[in-house]
Amino acid sequence: MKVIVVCGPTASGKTALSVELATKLCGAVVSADSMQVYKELNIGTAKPDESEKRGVCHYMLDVASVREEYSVSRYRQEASEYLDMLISRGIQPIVCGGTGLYIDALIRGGEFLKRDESGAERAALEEEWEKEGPDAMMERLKAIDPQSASRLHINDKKRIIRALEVYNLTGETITEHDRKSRKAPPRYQSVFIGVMPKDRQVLYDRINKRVDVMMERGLLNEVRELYEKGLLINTAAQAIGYKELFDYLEGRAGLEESVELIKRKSRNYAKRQITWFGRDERVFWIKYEKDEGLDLIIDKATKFLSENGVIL
RNA sequence: GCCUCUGUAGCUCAGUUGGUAGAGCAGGGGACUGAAAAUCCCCGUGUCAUUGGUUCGAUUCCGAUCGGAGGCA
Repeated sequence: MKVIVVCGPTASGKTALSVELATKLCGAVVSADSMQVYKELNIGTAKPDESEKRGVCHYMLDVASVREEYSVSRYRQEASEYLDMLISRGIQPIVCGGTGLYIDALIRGGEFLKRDESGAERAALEEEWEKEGPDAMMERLKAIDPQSASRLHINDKKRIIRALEVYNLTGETITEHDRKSRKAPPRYQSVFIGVMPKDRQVLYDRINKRVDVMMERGLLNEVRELYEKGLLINTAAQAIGYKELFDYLEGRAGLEESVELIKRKSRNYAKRQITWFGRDERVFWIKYEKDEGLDLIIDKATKFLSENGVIL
């Protein structure tokens, strides 16, 4: 059974399309969203509510607390289990989400490296980075893995540290690991459908409008509650719509200003998603007109699916 | 009505002791393999408000006009 993947930038209509397809195919949705995994994050992540789900089973929503560290590795582990379960029962899985890295981790092959659960190695490297500076760290990387050293920019602290971390932990360079990983066959047979408006401005208008709707639905209260409990830490603290309103709650920014910032950050994010999915040759794109209805989009999607071995 | 300040990239503003200009943000493009809604890289020609004058040469100096802000009556 082929897994259907619905991807695209934020606010492009992925949720509506995946629910519609799930209904048609008697399937279930597996979310691939790095922020909707947190049960305390709802309005700001545009997590589908019961009415939007329309009775379709959704997995990988609300699987973690904002208090926890969550990351790709856990996602891959947990989402795989649901995917396997659905496939074994003959239920059509529809992976739906905008986090490209999570989708790739789930679908693409290759072994994941053993995790340094303590995070001690990374912490040590970060400390060394502070003490010795970027150039020294880059020199070290050059000595063990010249390829990734030349590939990475001197300011790309995260990836330089990650490359050193992988080598220190496993004795294998990240270049070597990636090379092997890329050769591995995919873990699931899949078809990719990307959705987004043809006109960039239409997408941006949708994003802006959606942020206004989030505010009307009480995003500020949701954020205030988390703020008062002092909960937003770790990965969840990076969520757009939350960190900006923290600035407002702490008096560093006006409300209107913060809302505008949420819109801007969301637009920037959408553009990065377009770049990510845009280079993915697996994606069949449905780029719709401003006034194009969901019906037409679904028609295009089902036509593509029937032509590509997904039984309808 | 008078006085002062101000008008430069979509926005906020630098700057040119007179030789036609540059940052941040926006915007565009790209990267991304266990932090990813994160992180990182690349991309800046615009009647320097309009119009006269001085000058070899004005966005820069002077005048007028038209916007904008503040002050005095």
